[in-house]
Amino acid sequence: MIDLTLLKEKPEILRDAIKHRGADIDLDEIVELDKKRRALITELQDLRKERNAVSEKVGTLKRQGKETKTLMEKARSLADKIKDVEKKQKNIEAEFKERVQWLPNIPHASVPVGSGSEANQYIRGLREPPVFDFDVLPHWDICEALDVLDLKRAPKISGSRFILYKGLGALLERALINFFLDIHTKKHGYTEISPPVLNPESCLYGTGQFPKLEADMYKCSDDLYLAPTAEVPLTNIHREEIIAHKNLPICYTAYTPCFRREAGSYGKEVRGIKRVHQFNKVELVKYTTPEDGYAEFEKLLNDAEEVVRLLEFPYRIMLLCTGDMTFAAAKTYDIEVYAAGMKEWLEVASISCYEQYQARRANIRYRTPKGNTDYVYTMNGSGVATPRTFIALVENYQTKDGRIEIPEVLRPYINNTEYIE
RNA sequence: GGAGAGGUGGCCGAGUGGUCGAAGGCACCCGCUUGCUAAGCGGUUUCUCGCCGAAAGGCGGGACGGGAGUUCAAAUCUCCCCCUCUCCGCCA
Repeated sequence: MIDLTLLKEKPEILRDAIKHRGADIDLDEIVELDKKRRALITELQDLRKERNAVSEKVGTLKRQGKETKTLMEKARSLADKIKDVEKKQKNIEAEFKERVQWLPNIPHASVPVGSGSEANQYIRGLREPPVFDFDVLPHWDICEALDVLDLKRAPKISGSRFILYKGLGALLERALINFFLDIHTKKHGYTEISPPVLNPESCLYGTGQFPKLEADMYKCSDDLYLAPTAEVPLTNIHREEIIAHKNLPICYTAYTPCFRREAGSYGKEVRGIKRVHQFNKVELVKYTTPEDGYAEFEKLLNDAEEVVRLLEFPYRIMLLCTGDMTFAAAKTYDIEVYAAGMKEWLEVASISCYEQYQARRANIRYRTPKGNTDYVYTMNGSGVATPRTFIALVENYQTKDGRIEIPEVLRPYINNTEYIE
């Protein structure tokens, strides 16, 4: 949710944001609705004030045993009028809310303006993919040969685009997850959470998946949705709260499965496990003050980057342009790892700062040192997701003779295995 | 899933349909006082929305789990929903 006073005071800021993101939104209509709604609120308040005065008088007179009939009639007609205006106001308010929830966040000043990935900005890391001195294979070939993925039987259980890790493959995935969690909890100081991943619409609205991405969610009975990312439960932990200043920043990490329909993404990228409906991810979420927001955001990026660095993956960090960010984000970095076999850069982590956008939607505030309340900054990043780190590991650590070497840092998590062969 | 009890301010806890944003206590902060492993006295302290204002602030509306209703008037009465606790049932 954007700051609604902007509609009244600085609509041009919103107009630019909408344009730069390529959103199709008629801001003038929303500004008009806002005016109408404010006028109705003012009218309502005046009416209520009058009604209260009359009611109070009725009370006084009744206690004195005096006649109140005329006044009560007046009060009743006021009450009727109030109900009338209330109804109008509620309708306008609902329409306003519906429209305003589609307004995207305002991009941070450092974000390049552009419409597609070609406008994204290289920040650091490898500029050119690494070169191998033998013919590298894509992960599906290696993993089937080594019997660590069963790509044929997974669809039998759940349909296409589901993963079945097997044997050392399953253990390798578990090793990655444990490795990530250990780094973030022990080295970076995050508190580990194991949250429920069935969440109601209100949570998804809070983090900004709703209403725009509704079609990408798996909906269960009881109006619960399978979380597409642990960002949803983690960010909603402090919903409707006022957090003490001394408790900030709050840093959470969680390993959870993630569920995404991603309808319509079939076609080109079906091979292997790059794009699937269910995957595992270690997520990082922070709540901070606005002052510390961007410093904490850079630290968050470093925390995510640390795991791909420790795994010695070929990677680069990109700053997404205005048109490439999700609509709730003010600034987003992607960490991309090169997959030697697929010969492409894979997005293994997306690190986003939402500023106060999610906090307004989920009503997450903190007490300022002066004693006021203000919205916190929320931000999150993958830390990181497994199918793609699994791909990166397999494809970059494959050997000429068809084995997979296990990186040093991971060996303690996988019975000190040196090679999958 | 069945039966019962309950949800009030940062916490505990009162509250007869009108003078209750809410007694009392705790906590907190600010004064004062005494001096001593601390106490006493006084005062302050909810959130939100609208309007005016450059701001400081001012004026007003609303909020006692959430929503609907009855009434001139609802924390207080009625209905629906959610959550918590106790007992029973079921169960990895």
